[in-house]
Amino acid sequence: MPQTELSFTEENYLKAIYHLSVGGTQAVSTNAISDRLQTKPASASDMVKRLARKKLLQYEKYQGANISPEGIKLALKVIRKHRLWEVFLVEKLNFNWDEVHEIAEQLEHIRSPLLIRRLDEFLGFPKHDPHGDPIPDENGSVSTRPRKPLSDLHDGESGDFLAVKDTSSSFLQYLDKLDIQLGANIRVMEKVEFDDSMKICLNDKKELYISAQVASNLYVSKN
Amino acid sequence: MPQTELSFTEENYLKAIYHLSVGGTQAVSTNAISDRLQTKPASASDMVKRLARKKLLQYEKYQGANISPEGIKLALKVIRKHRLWEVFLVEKLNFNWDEVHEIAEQLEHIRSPLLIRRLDEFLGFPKHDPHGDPIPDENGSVSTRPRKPLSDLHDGESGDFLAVKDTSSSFLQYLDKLDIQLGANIRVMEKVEFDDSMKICLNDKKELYISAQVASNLYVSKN
DNA sequence: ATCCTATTTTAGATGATCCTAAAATTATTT
DNA sequence: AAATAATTTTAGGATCATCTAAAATAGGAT
Ligand SMILES: [Mn+2]
Ligand SMILES: [Mn+2]
Ligand SMILES: [Mn+2]
Ligand SMILES: [Mn+2]
Repeated sequence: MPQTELSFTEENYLKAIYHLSVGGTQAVSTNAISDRLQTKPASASDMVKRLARKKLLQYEKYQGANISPEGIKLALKVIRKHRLWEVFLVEKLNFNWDEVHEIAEQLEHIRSPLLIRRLDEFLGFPKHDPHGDPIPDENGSVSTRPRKPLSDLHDGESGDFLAVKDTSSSFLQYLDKLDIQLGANIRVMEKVEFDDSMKICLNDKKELYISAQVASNLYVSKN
Repeated sequence: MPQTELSFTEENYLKAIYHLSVGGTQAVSTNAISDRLQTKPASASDMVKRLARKKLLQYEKYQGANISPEGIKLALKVIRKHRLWEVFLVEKLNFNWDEVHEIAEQLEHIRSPLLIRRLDEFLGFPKHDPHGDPIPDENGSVSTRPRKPLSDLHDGESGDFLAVKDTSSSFLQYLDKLDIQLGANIRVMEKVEFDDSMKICLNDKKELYISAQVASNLYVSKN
């Protein structure tokens, strides 16, 4: 029996815990959770207990939380909705990629399986959101494209710009200013030993310099 | 200074009170409110006090609530969103008119003025929702089309079907079955004295019988 | 092994929203 | 006008989500 529906807050915590889990191998600390959600550790502690009671994660005092398969399933449902709505906002309502996150944070909690199916169809079953992140399918499968930070490339190597790591408005707007768009081919012309900044070439046309920090926040395809 | 944003619950109460206000001349009772929202009178009593504190309505103990101009403005904002989303669901996502209300009840609370402006534009600035109800503009003006219940028409008179009064799924589905669609021209062929049922003609083509109850829930234009 | 510090949990409070049961008020009938 | 019925409010309590401050624990440094 699936328990009663999660509240918006529970969904937000679960999603945060999911995001903190992927990649990392150890349990997620309550501090990390409260940090991410802009709440206090005490609140995260309470919530983790609640989610554990609902079997969405394992939790032992002082040992952090481990999201369960059931928890992952629910988190991916919310993430699927978030990303589909982001596509809608950009593709259909002409929002810029730096404007959609806040609104999607709200829309991701709308409950209607049929709505999401129809939205998916309306959008042409997109595989990635405006930031290049994969959209989980109805069953919670996430397609992973092999990728690595641009900063890992060496002189002469190139890759396609697949996704951003940092999705902050300021970073996305800076990329706009530099005319660096998702899908562009990026070739490393020169990597500066001293500070890891690089000269890159976009689509074999436009050359520009970017800092190591920028480079580390751009994911490119592994060719 | 506009006070801090309303909660979903406050918005729902305010909208209910607005709907109960229009047409009626006297104050809205807490019983009527709790009835409409499927809560208890005690809860409505609490909420009415809260909304009065926020100047969204006048309220005197035992005397019911009167929504204020400020309250009306906020209620209409929510109603505008509700109806725009209903249009979106029907026009873009191919929902039937009987399926959209529940989902719009959720979507109406999404906060983003820009989103609503863009949605309005995307939909081509619709003037009415799928049930024929007018969509308030950004300033809260509601265009009213002169209309009356079909049951008020006499033999030989006709009008265009502008809106439904009852928006329940069962009524809307029944109209679908009878092939009675918004915009259709309806002519009264014969009104039965005995039970006020009538024989009508749709678009000068199809004749059928409808009960007085059905007729009283169809609004037609006053020619 | 002990101490110190950083992390984490608990205790206790608050506000929002809801409820049930009892009290107060208003409306209707005799 | 008094009695009765219906409506409405209050009292008191539950749950959720949050906080602050204090207590407990863990992990690293001496
Ligand atoms: Mn986002
Ligand atoms: Mn995204
Ligand atoms: Mn509706
Ligand atoms: Mn409607």
